[in-house]
Amino acid sequence: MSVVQSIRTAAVAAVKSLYDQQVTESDISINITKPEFEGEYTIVVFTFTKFSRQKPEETAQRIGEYLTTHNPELIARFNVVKGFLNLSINEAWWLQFLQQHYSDVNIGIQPSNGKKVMVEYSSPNTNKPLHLGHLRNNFLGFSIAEIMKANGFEVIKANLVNDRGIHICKSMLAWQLFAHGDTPATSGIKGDHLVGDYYVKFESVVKEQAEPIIDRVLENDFRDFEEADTEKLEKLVTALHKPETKEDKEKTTKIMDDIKEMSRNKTEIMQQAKIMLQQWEAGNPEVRELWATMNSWVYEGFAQTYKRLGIDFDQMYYESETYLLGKNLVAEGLNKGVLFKKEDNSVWIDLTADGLDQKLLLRGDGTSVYMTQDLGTARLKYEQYHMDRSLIVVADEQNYHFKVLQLILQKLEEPSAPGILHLSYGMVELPHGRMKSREGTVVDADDLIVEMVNTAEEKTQHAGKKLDDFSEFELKELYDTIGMGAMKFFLLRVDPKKKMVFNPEESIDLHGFTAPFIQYAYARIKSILRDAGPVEALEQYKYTGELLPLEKQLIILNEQFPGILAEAHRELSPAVIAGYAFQLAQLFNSFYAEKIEGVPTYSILRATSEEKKKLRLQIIMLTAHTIAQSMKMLGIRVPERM
RNA sequence: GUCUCGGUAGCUCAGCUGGAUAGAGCAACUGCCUUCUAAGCAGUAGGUCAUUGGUUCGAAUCCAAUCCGGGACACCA
Repeated sequence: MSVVQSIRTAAVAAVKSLYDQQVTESDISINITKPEFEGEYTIVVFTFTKFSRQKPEETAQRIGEYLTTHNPELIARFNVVKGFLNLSINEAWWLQFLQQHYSDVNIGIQPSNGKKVMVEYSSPNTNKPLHLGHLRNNFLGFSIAEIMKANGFEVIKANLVNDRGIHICKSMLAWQLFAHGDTPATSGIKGDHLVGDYYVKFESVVKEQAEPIIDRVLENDFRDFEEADTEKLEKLVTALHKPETKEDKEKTTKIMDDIKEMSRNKTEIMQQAKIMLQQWEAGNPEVRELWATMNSWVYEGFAQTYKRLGIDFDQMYYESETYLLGKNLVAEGLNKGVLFKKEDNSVWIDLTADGLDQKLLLRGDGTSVYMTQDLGTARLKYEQYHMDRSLIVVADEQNYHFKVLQLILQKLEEPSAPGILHLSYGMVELPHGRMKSREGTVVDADDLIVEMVNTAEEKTQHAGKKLDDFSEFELKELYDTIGMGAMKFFLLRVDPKKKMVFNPEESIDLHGFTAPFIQYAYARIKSILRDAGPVEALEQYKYTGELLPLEKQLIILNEQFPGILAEAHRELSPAVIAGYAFQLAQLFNSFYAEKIEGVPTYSILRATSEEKKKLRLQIIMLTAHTIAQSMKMLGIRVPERM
């Protein structure tokens, strides 16, 4: 049991005995004691004065006395400052923890809880390569999966690939029209990038073809449109010509966007893409073959990137195989009377009673929409795995979609409904706003990887490290470990719920609150342990003397790790672990470097006694294991040397 | 318009279900390599926690209003 947990239990008993008051453990407010006071943990007793009918100081005093009397093995001393009861934990308790865990390479890992959870993440489209936004998604998903595993869950990592739809046809069509049979093999371009290039090509052709249409619209010439659109366009154009105030500027932009969008839809190439989509749905062999070929190029590209990222999956889903599945649920929903049909045969659900809108689930022509396929996929996943929880890692711009999804599943009484959880994360933005593919500001994942690893190499060489005996392979691996680590850490150290800013002008830092900082602390420890060689009788060794401040603090911080893992799971936040790992590395570095009058305080191999040497070896071994475990939770490797 | 998320140091971010004098990193400035790895350590400087009210022993944290910013509200995915 953790120290904090033990204090809670003891405090509940104290309150019960002293004041005949039943409080729960969560009513006990425990903080880490501020460094200026003596003690490690502090109970805040203000809330107890309600029933103690004493001043906070007296209340704290009495509880303190009770705890030292009844739990001397846990609490050695206490002091009271106002309503704060500062507790000094018995050193024997810390030493006990150290001896039990210093060699535990699986520190913090919980035994199986018998529960199964699916984590769906990544979810790429097959019309363009992965970008920075995907990276946050991938790292988050992978890390959450690791954290869930460590907390006793059986985890299935799933990837739902968006491999069909109009956007896929766009790149296919552009390739057909402009590529002259180019392939990754003939062009030497990575498959996902090649396909992405033709997607971009498509968009530029649309833009080109839309220009004359837009010009005509602005001249009140609507020949490109049907009767139905004409009226709307007339209104838009009229609104555009109105004398505008400054506040109207935004509106003007929006009107222009509407006009552009309508015009884009009327371009020849867009019409062709729509036809291609229909052909795809109808199973046209030629279109299907082109589709299969181009997707296979993309998958090869993705596979490389995933491998580089250290990301993997247990279960792949493809929308081309799942997009029709929701139709059964819709049919059942109609029978149950949960859904209703409009005159045009389209199927809807009415969520107005829940404060939401009506939502379309099936088009009038019987084809399915995004929501329909997600309903179907939810059922498919559940039928395959019967998991207790199903996490879906998707950016927070889709919060509404997932809220509705879960609500609909509930109303359909799907057994999967209660377990579904949208792990919503904030988008990665650039200093001037979000990335926009049309403005070419998208940060490509493969580019960033190369850049990070190169930066790691440069900085390593520049730092003048002694790496002469590293082989070519070992060097490459080291740069990879550092560069990828820095990148992952950068994206994981921020609370997932919050949006974050990435500045492409400045390369990701390798100093301070970063992975290399933590990796460096680890490498330093490993270096000492190599120099130490085998140490006799460390296994049974239990130190009995006094602990110096940083020795004690390191043990205390290590002891918090299982609690941190639990918190990371509760909050679904790798950032909790990132912050903790940094704090631990920082503390170790202080421990490592502290000198008094030029003499190292905590010298390990040259400690003043054999006892201190063994104690400190145990402490740094414990620290190394905790750091390695923390970084593993983030999908980051730690080097033996750097 | 409705819903939703956010606003903490020059920049990027922590501050858990209210607790002690609001913390890190980067950038800036001082020191520290005859010492187990200086990708490090020690220190200085930098804040009206968007604003205004409220709740109470106590508010960056909870509530309300306002201001500013992001996102969502498609027969797109």
